[in-house]
Amino acid sequence: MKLDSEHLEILAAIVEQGGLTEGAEALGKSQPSVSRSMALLEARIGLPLFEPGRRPLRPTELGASLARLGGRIHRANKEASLLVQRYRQGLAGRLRVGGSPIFMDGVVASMIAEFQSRHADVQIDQSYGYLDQLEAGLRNGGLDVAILPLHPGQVPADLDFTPLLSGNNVIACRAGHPLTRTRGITLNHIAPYAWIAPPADSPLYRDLQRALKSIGQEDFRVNFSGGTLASIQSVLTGSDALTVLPYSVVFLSRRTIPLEALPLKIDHAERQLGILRVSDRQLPPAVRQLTGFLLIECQRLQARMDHDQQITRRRG
Amino acid sequence: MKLDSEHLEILAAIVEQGGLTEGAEALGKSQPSVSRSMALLEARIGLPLFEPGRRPLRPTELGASLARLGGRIHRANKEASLLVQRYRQGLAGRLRVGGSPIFMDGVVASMIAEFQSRHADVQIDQSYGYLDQLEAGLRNGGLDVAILPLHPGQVPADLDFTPLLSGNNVIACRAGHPLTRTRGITLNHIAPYAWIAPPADSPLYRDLQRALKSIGQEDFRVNFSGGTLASIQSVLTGSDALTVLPYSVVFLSRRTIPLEALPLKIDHAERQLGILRVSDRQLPPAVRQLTGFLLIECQRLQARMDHDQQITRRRG
DNA sequence: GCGTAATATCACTTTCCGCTATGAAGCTGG
DNA sequence: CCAGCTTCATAGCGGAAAGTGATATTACGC
Repeated sequence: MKLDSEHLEILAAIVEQGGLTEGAEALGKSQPSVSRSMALLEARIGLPLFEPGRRPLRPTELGASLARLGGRIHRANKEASLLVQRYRQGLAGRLRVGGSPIFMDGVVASMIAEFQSRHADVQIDQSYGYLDQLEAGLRNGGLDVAILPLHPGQVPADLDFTPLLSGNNVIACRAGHPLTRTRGITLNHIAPYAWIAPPADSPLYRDLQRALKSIGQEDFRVNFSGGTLASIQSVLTGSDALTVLPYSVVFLSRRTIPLEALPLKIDHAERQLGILRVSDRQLPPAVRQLTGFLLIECQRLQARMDHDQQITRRRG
Repeated sequence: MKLDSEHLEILAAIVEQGGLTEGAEALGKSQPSVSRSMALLEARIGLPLFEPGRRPLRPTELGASLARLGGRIHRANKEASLLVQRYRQGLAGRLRVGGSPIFMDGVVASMIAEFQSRHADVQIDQSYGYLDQLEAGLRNGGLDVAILPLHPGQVPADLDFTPLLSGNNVIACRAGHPLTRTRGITLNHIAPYAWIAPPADSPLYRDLQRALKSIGQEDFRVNFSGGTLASIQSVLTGSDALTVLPYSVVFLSRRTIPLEALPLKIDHAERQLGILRVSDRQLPPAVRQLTGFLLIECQRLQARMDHDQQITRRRG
């Protein structure tokens, strides 16, 4: 025999409110409705839930016990409603973000931290990877969104790409590096310095090759490679080595780490840093919240960078 | 917004069983039924519960969370069903028994102990009182049943009385009391001994007066009064005092306490020890179980007492 | 691609929930 | 002890939704 959970919830309300009429009011229903519900429940279990012939309706022992269980059901149900509400508003849930390591560490991580401070119940699972892995993750449902630099032509048909920031790379070095005091930097100035290389399978590594080729330096010396952004930053600030990084990463790093970008134009693919997601899948609200948040933050960041570059240009 | 608890339970079953069809089977419903229930639930919360376009139906994060709550609801509901079942069989519940002190302590308590060892989940609230209080308790719902000695003519119209034992009283003394070795006891033999009196408002006290009057002893010396059965037993065994007790109480006490009944016929009201209850109120199953149990136990006790008395008579 | 198994949809009946109106039954104060 | 009030039960009715079998659709494995 299966009891109707709704009936038990109504019973709980009646017992708690101390009367059928009050219970009905608390539930937002009419008195006859709850009366009949209780009659049905009593008929099903075949035992009285209330002492017969008593005006301030008093539950029997069984009625009281069932009311307690009804209360438990009610609380669970209410919690479910709340969960849905919070989930709707993007205040709860789990979301899985994948992205290219440097950009995630250098730009996105701090934004995610800010996002999480406002959405405490959102659990974020972050992972690293490049285009192929991220694409696969998106397709098999392992990822909700991916954040990476991408050329508009590279976007697969079934995926959607929302640009966040221009993806131009710069040659970065420690603040106070001899080259920062050099006017009109050329290949000859750069040649003596060793390079820090991003992971060999990363687009950034290819960018590095490309960039150096574009300024005429075909072969170059790598004295550190394979590290994450944190390692690269450490090596960079502790030596006179150079590396290639997205300008946005250098820009944000400067808040805490003494880095600078060399005013040397390098050729780079017309990529943009942005968010990749499956086109037709509707994203959970928490994910939409995050992407919206990142969009705004990146717009502000872009504005600050543009502003900064104007000043630099004027100065330089 | 209020979610349907039933829907959440269905969701839990589907997630647990790993499929809509299996879930439906586990719930004993048809597949289209649960399919539509889930469609309704999804429509109400406006968010997907399952990853779209996946064959081994996989819940979304929200779906999984709601399924957990659905499981909680299901467990509470199942517990309610079980409670009703046990309650039906008299294996659960609370019952309130009131009774006259001596009889409750001397006869009923041990039977209740036996009953409770078989019905562990039945909570028994015992209280003491005489006819007036017990009647009131029965009428205002504070008591389920009362156990007391009653004359058939005393039974109120709206109450029902089920006899358990003959209520004849005897004069009791310690085993080894001088009078137990006396043949053909008369008033003269008894006269020197002091009496232990039951509480002054108890029927037993009136019985004592009546009994002594019946054997010709109008005035008597009381050297202990007001105690419960346990006290009376202590005083009785530690002195040569006499008292009046129901024979059944003496009979059962003898198992552990050296008491004897004097073979002296005393006049006593034609009362019977029995169970009093409200006629038209249907009793909770646990109460019916207890009364049935007491009935059987008392029949056995009565048989043993009758047997014993025959032997005593033959011997005496 | 095709077959298979799982899920969604359809058409229809039954159950039950919601309401208003109204009747019956306790409790209360004179 | 009766009148009046409050509280609960019942009746009748419309609509939402759950139940069913039959059937279309879709994803997955080969």
